[in-house]
This record gives sequence, structure tokens and C-alpha cells, in this order.
Amino acid sequence: MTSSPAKTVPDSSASPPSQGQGNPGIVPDYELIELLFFAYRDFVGEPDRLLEKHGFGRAHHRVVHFVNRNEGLTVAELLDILEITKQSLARVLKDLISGGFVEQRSGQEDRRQRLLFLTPKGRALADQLVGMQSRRISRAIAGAAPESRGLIAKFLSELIDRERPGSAGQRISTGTI
Amino acid sequence: MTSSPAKTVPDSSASPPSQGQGNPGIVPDYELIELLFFAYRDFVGEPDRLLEKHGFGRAHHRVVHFVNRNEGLTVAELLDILEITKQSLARVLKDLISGGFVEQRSGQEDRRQRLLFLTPKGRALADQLVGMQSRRISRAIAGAAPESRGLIAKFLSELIDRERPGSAGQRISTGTI
DNA sequence: GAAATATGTCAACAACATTGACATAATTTC
DNA sequence: GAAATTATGTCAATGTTGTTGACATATTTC
Repeated sequence: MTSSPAKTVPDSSASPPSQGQGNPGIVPDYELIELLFFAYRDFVGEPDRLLEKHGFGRAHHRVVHFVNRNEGLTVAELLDILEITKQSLARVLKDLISGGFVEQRSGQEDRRQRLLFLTPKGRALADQLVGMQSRRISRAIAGAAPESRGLIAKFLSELIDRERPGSAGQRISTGTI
Repeated sequence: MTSSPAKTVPDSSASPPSQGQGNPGIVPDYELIELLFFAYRDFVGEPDRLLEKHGFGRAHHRVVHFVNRNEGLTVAELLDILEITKQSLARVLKDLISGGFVEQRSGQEDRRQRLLFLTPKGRALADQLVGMQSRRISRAIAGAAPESRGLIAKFLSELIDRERPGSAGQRISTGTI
């Protein structure tokens, strides 16, 4: 592999590949599209390597994260946030419960509900994961103008779907969150 | 499901879940962590729905995208960008070639190489995908201060790993791209 | 008491990733 | 020119995460 490395993200020169034919009036934003791809990959890649040591994957990460952020939430609420099926959640939840990271308690008002909580062990893991992602964000934003953070948050929240009823984006835009 | 929707992203109040115990000095950045999750999900979710009509998935999207962006690249270069295994690539590449979206031609200097090109059909698909993602970005950035775009691009590129040798991040930071 | 709800579980399947081994053709090295 | 290396393809096996659809149980609501 002594071949020249593929050019990819930051090109300002480079022959225009296909000039957005069939997309009248839209300026192809290759740069941000690819930056989102690479940035997200590495952003979740680092947690992945820690999770692997516990035999967990990304799905476990999401569950631990949102239970940490919303202790006592119901299974239905978690499904609503993650937008996955009951079965997909059940699988990873089972791992997390049997591993002693997550606990279930019956709801007091409605005893059909299984409220989800982190154990101290689960909280420690969640904190580690949040820590590494927060550090990465902090590094990435360091030295930038003070208004950057707000602009970035605004941009990301505007990327989220507003139409899909019940979606995270929907809940954000209606202030239900 | 008449239960109250789970709070998740934009909370400034809310009881602090675990206050980053075990992460001395790190301020947990729940907001950006979750915005990245939701934003990326919807950002790739829209393309997903178009790809489904062709019987394709995300892996096909990535291949079409990077072949479009780098016509004539070799299989090895594509593997290098995607950071997946030969087998994973082979599977989707086979679909794309048999479907008439991608073409292979032997290299002129090195005839072992199979250079990858999009057919007009493949280019049309790539353009559609780039179009919808570009529109989403454009909408998200509309009305923001003119310097926003640069700040966002900087932030995202800073999220990318610089250490991993040969990685996209590495290539970016060394200007090899 | 009947209907609706919250959750759990089972079976089957699909997409996408992995590893490791091996085959072929072409190029490079000595 | 023979040997080693390289670029690619392919096979078999496996794991994670997602899906659908059906069904069971406990609890709440009407």
C-alpha cells in the first residue's frame, strides 16, 4: 500500500465529482457531510473500546447513558428515546441487569411499570463514558470563540427531525423535554 | 403511553444525575453528547429511507459516497477510508456492481488494482444522497452568523482522532488529503 | 368483568461488522 | 528468472444490533 492516500475531507481544489446534477440549486456540502461521518465515528469509537472490556457494545452504551440521565424512567420512555424495538432493548437490558449495572423497581403508582435505575457500578461506567466524550468535546472546542458552543448546539439541534411525532426532535422543539 | 415524556436533551435544571464522580475536573457535557447522537441519527436516517428503496443500507451509502468523491480510487484506498474489513466491503461492493451503480476497471500502471468508478446511475444516487444531506445542513445553518460554518467545521474536525496512524484524522491533520 | 396498557419473551430473520484461511494475478526484488 | 510481496477476491464461521409478529402476564381503567 504505497499508493497515494485518498483525498477526502478538506478539499477546496479537486475536480468537482458530479456537481450535484439532478439537485437543482443545492450546493453539495461534502465537507460537513464527511466531517460528520468521521467525527461521529471517532466520537463513539473511543467509548466502544471501553465497553468492549465489559463485553458490551454501543447499544449498551445508549441504555446506560439514558438511564443515567433519567433515573427512574420507564421501559416505554426509554424505547421512545432510543427508537428501537422492545426486543432490541430487552437483549441489552438483560445483559446490563444480570451484570449488575442496571436495576429495575416496580412503579409505585402504576405497578405494571418497571422503573430503571443505575447501580453504583452502572453509574461508574456511565461516568467514565460521559467523561471520555466530554473530554473529547472540550478538547475540540478549546480555544474557539466563546459563542462557538452555542452555535454548535444550535446547528446540531437544527439537524434533528422536527416532523416525526414523538421523536426526540419533536420533544425538543415543543419544549416537552 | 400517557406517561410524561422523558426529559432528555435541553435541560438546564433537572437534578444532576451523577455529577461526574470519578471524573475529577471534567464537566460532563450531556447536552452536546446527546445532540450529537440525535443529530447523527436523523442525519443518516433520511438517506436510509431512500437507500431502502434500492435494497441498500448504510454501508452501501458510504461506498457510493466515497467512490463519488474519489473516482478511480483503489479498493485498498476505500478500505483505508472506511476502516472496515475486506469482507465487509466486498459484500456491499458486489451489490453495487451487480446493480449497475459501480464499475471496476483495472489500473493502467498497476493492473492488479481495481479502480472504482460510479456509473451514471450510481452518480445519480450519490447526488440524491448528497442533496438531501446538504439540504439538511443548509437548513440547520440558515440564519446563523456567517462565521458559524467555519466554527462548526473546525469543531467537527477536532473531534476526529489524530493519533491513529493512517486514519482519516491523521491524513487530515498532516495535510495528506 | 372487559378492555386497554406495560412489560416480558420466543422464534426467525436481516444488515453489517469481525477473523482467519486460502487463491490468483501482477509487480517487485534479488 | 525465481522468489517474495502486493492487490484483490472469496469462503466459512461468528457476533452485535436491528427488525417483525405472536403470545403471556400482571395491572389498571372503564
